[in-house]
Amino acid sequence: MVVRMKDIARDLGVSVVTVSKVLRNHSDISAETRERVLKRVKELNYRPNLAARALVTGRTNMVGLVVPDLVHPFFAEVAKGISSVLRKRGYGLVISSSEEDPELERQEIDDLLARRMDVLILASTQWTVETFRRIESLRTPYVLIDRKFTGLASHFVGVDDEKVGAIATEHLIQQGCRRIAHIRGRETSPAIGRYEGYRRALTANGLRFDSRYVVTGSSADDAGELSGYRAMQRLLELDKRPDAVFCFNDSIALGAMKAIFEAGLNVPKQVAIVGCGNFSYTGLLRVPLTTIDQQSSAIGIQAAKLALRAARAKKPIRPKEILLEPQLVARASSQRKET
Amino acid sequence: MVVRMKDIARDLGVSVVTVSKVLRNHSDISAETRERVLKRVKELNYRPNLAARALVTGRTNMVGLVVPDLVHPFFAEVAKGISSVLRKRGYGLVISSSEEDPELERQEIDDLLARRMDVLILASTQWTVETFRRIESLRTPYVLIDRKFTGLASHFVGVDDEKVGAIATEHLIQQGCRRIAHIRGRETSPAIGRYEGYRRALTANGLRFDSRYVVTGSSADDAGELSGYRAMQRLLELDKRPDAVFCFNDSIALGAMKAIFEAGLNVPKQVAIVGCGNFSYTGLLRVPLTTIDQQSSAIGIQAAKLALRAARAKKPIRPKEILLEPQLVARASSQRKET
DNA sequence: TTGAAAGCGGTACCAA
DNA sequence: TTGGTACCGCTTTCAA
Repeated sequence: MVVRMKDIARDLGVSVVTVSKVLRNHSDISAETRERVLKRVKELNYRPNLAARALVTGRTNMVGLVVPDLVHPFFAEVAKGISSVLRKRGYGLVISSSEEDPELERQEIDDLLARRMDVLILASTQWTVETFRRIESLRTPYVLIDRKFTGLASHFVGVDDEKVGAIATEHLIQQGCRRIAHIRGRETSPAIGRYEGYRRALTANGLRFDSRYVVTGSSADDAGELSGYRAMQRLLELDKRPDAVFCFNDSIALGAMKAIFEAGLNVPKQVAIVGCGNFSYTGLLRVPLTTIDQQSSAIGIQAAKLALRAARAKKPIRPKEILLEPQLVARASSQRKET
Repeated sequence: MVVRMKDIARDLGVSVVTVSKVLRNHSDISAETRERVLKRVKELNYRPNLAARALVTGRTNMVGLVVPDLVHPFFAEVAKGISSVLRKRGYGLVISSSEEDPELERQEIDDLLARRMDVLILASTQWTVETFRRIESLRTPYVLIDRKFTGLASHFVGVDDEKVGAIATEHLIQQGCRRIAHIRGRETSPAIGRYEGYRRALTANGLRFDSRYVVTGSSADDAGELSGYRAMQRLLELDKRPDAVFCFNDSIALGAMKAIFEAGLNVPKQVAIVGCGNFSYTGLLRVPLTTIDQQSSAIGIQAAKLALRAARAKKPIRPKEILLEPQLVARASSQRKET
């Protein structure tokens, strides 16, 4: 059956306190006693019941993660990054998926709080900050990733979205494109940031911003391809058809590319495309997709480190914002000049 | 601060036992008392401490999942399927990734056992059954997915791999292919099963099995593409070059396709390809990939249901094996006949 | 250096 | 219908 501390204590004729101290490397134990205890622990393959420990220490050594979609490559990579850090530090990871549903997300967060996670990492789909206030009132630290909220002083780890937009757009300008369209995402911070970066880059390079060249797609992954397809169709109907398009993410870019092919146009000669996310398959397409790498794995790693710092601190630590540098991954879909 | 049962009991002048009973829907509580308790619970937004409950009941209401790679679309979808079932039944999901490393996997399993998961779901990379014996000795039920082990009477949920191989091969035969090669995976049960199915289909259709047409690739995802590429190069060098290839998974198929293109050959006219996994992007390739859908989501759902049954049973339930039916997803990479 | 006692926040059992 | 008491397996405190 399951071995408990008291079994070891009884076997050795010492108290449970002694065993407990040995297991946590307390100094006030004689070398000899320590030896004996460790030997027996190994023999019986004893592992302390972490649920019991959690109850008395008030710390579960578990981190809760909520993402909108586990299958989305971005969140999957973030989760993997988090997992790699937690493993090394002896923390467990409880994952739940909100399916992009704010109400479901609230329930998941409630559940994680009831399970007394030491800290939460959230890629949130909330519209308001109410839920975060709830978390704060329970004194549970949390780290937001990917999407941030104005007016909320919280930890945040993400890519610098304005730079994402700027890099993508400037790259297209350098390739000689002049009528650059943008298929943006809905009102989340990444969508807004990338859009701002796009505008900034246009004006900084003496190009006119034209709102007809901006269409809103869906940022959800499955829907992304279809909405990118439709959005691109609309853009291609314009009087002066765009000669390039920067898409909010790679899924949208795939749909857009499909629409361009169907219109009988060439990528990149007639329409150049840049996506965002650097999903693993984007290099294998009919025309490999130029994209902006958003450092998914690094986001996970940084978020996990920050989360553990917050979890271990006696007092709440000052909100920290970590912005990672996006990276251009130039492929065929935007290469108009021989290099 | 955090609300406890005793706070509610004090406020209402009842005992904690009464509160506890109300929360678990015990029948022996007057309607009036129940009302009062529930009202206060709602007011204070009380949620029971599940760590404490776990300690006394011996059940954590958590399921542990170990997969080789979270980013792999197959395992991501399995995880999502599991998650959807657990959420409905009030269970939490602790996920860890073994990175295809058997030793790391053992540690992760140990950790999950120390955290007293009610049941484990494992896509295991172990070579021996030793670890499973350990789990059994602790009386923790577990469900294997994807990879099974001979000589181990355990629960298992996966696709019927022999059928996978047979369906893929028969499809190629129907398309008129006669020299069908196979890039197989390493010695895991899915690799062996698909290989057996491939052989069976060949002989059942009067085709000769030729071991020169079988090459072993790596089943790991990242490595998959490269190893598929190399394996295909070798196959193309054969005297009588194959006119079709069935690949262990879609990653390998991508690499193989690349090698075929580089050799200046046409897919599917000169070499037809079938993969396995139906990864989300396989329909978007230069030549959309025919593949065998291995029911990832259904595997997760079935595994979760079985796991919960096992977790709730008083006594170990008899090992159950659930084999799901693979499905052919025919796309351009194998279409040689007009239909 | 060691251990007795108290208690973490709940649940089970049984008596009132 | 209600609640006192013991206890789940561990840690903390403090006295020996």
